[in-house]
Amino acid sequence: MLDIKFIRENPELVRTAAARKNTDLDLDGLLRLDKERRENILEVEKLKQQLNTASAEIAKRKKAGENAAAAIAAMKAVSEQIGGMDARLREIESALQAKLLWVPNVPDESVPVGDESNNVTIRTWGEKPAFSFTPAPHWELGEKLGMLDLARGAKISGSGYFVLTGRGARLQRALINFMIDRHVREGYTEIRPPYLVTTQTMTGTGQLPKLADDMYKLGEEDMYLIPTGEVPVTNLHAGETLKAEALPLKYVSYTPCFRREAGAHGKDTRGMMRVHQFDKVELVKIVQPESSFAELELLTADAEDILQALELPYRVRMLATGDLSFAATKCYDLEVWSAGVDNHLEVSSCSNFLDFQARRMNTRYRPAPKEKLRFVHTLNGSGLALPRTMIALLENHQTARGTIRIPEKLRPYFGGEDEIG
RNA sequence: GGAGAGGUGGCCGAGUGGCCGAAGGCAGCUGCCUGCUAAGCAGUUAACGGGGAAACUCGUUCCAGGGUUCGAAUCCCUGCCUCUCCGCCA
Repeated sequence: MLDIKFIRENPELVRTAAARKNTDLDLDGLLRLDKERRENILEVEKLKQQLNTASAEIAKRKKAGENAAAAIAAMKAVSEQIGGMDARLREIESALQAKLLWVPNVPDESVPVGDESNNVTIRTWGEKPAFSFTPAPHWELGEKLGMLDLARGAKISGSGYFVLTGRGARLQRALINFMIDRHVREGYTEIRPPYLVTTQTMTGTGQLPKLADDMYKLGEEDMYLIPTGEVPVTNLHAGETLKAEALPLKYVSYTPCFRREAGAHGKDTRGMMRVHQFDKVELVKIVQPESSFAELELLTADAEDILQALELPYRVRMLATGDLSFAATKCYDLEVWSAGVDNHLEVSSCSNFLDFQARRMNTRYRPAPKEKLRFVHTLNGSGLALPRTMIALLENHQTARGTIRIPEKLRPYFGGEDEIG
């Protein structure tokens, strides 16, 4: 959420930002409500002051045993008037709040303007593997090696679900442990959050109200299945005032993620590339405002470390404004190369949200004693998404014999084995 | 699911209709004092919103939302959460 004062003072900036994010925005309606709100406050507070003064007077007279009937009668009318005006003000405020929740964050100046064709490759790492044969896609490798069962996933849950079996299931477990251990070594605290969260929590990080169609909502309760660990982990500190010396907070969590992927039909649907449920190791940072952009670089590097350790070539892309998510001001995508599907796959999005989420969650800190409270800045990034990491691992590390080579650094997590065959 | 207790400022904790934004204590901050691993004394310390260049000023806030009243932390209703006991349960 943006500060209403900021919007009031920079309407064109906000308008341009929304347009560049391809977001419809009724900015004029919002500003009108803001104006109306302040006018109403001015009016009703005048009356409240009158009422308060009179009430004190009534109390004094009653104590002195004097008659206060006239004043009470007069105040009854004022009180009623205030009641009506307060009701009106509440309506305005909730309408304003509703609109504010739909205003996207402003892209940082360093972000290229345009759609996804304007995304910029910042750097690349590793060499695409060379093969003396045509590399197979993961769905063939996985099925042949008894690691992946797509047919049964579809049977029990429908399209967009898969089953990992045997060494496939074990490999994923190994990867989760591997990732978490590495991040913990970098100073992240491991978190196991709930996977079902409230509407308020979903609103805190910005998934609601805008992305409601992309999420699974429970029928009986007012709860949602998390689309990413970002939601419960960032919201850990919703409504809190943090100590400055506690910052930055760095968390790593493993969670399943649930996505309806509404409107994504027909795109990357083969195998495990785009599914309704997948596992993810997520990094979250809560930091002081001055350091958030530097922390973004560090966070991205921490995610990259996983790909490097797994010997998977990738590129880092800075997203253009049109590709940037609703809440982000700047975002790097990590795209791993995968030989079988002959494509880059997004395995991580590392984003800085500035105080956009903090404002929604109401998470603040006091920079120093006596100083005013400020909103923290929040960041997150995958470290990494499991299915696509597994895809790249299977496809890039496949051998002519049809086996999969386990990268050296992962072997301790896979019983010391160096190959799946 | 059943029974009970409770939710007050950074923390503890008083407060059952009228200068209560809220006693007292702790913690913090500012002085003074003392020269010693600390104590004493005095003062001070909430958030949010409106107006104002500012000084400042006004309003709101005692879990949340309604209600009663001229006036509610205090009374009534609903909800949420926490704790204890019982039941159920991986």
